[in-house]
Amino acid sequence: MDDPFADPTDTREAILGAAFRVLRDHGCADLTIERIGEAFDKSPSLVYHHYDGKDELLVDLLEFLLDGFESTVSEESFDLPPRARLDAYVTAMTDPTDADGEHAPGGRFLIVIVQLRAQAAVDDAYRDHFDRSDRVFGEFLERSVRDAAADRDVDDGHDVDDDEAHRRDPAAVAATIQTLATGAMFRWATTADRGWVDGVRSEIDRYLSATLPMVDPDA
Amino acid sequence: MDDPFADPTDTREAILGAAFRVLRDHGCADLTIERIGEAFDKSPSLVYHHYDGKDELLVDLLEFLLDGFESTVSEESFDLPPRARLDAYVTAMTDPTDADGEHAPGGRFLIVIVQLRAQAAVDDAYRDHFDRSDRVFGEFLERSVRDAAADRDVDDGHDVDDDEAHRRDPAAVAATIQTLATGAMFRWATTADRGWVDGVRSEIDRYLSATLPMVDPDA
DNA sequence: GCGTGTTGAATAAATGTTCAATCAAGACCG
DNA sequence: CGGTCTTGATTGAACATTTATTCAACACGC
Repeated sequence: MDDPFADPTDTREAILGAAFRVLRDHGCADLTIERIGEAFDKSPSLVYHHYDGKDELLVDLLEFLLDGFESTVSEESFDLPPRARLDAYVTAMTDPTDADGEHAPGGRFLIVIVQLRAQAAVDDAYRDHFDRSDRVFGEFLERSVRDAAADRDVDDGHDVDDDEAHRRDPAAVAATIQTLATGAMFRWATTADRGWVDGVRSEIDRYLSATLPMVDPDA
Repeated sequence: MDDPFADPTDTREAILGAAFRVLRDHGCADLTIERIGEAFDKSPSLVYHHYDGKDELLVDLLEFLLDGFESTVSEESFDLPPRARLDAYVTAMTDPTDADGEHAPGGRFLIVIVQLRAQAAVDDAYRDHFDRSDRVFGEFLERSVRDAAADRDVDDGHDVDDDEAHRRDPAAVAATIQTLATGAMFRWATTADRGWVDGVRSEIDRYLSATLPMVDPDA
């Protein structure tokens, strides 16, 4: 979904959609109430009928987007095998254009997330949301890593390497994937070069294949 | 380097330093000429004596910071062995606090980079700079990966695994490290949680140790 | 005095915000 | 059914504040 607000149910949602498009096309510096008005062809004053001010609006937009993103990734991935869940997460963050058509987060969607997340560097209200969001995805990924490791156990029919020195912490592996994906999103949104995408994706693939068998699901 | 503008040599640099601090403490939304004036205790009008306007100022700041960052990383790393160069790069982007001991939170420097880089998502002038910057670091990392692989060759006294299927593309490995480090920087600047840092660092370490021997330096 | 750095005041435009008035649709009542 | 009342959406004008920008004047070392 290049635009998660294609058919707003609500005026409130229409306003959020307008703010989204302005942020996507012009960035936070040019985000004005007037431009939001233009963007959905209504008067700027209407915004104040639904929101107390710009701040409240933006925080609401942030909540809306993160909630949507969280439920998209976790629900859509619910019936996938764990290793495929990891791949799906990486795909969603790495090359959002060719994700499965309809409801996948379009690339420009990530631009808005990046804009808002950059604000989190200097604004506590924003940072809280991304702290929560990162925690949610981190737990999702850690669970997937454990499950994938457990699957591998069963497949191979033997236990993981019991050599203490080779054991991998599932939380560390999950955090690595999450950091990699966050970096991919950031690079994707902020540079024109796409030459690195394929290489990184295949390295992630090899990393997971090499690492998951060494993860202790019960660590 | 909490503040790369500790002792400005000329007024122009003092202005850049002021812009830097405003960006670091308030973000791009509140970046006004007046606030820049406050930040170095001079009149806002003075800015116009040195710059044509806000845009030119910010682009100049961006150039200054990226040039400085590039020369810092590459010069400081010049006499290190290649594997240590990789580690130094990762450290600089991952946990800037303990970079060179002296000053506590050097990390806030990265906040400014993140602010400016987020702008690159919607502004071509900014994007060009980060494209170049990513290219510079990418080449630096790729060279280091090749050199590290070559070192390993000599150490072990035998050639890399000749099995085509196991060969790793040095460019892909470098891009992975770069993406990981960029993600670490972004997460570091935009969330309060630091729980992931140690795990990611040790995973990077293991990844490099496992992967570098499989890189073909002449690929 | 002259050029460079610096300032404060002045201006025009942009922006956030308020508000009284209009409009459409539905609820309530005769 | 016809009229009115209510409610919420919507608007345009008005206002105060902020912001970018200009400019004439001032300071001060050479």
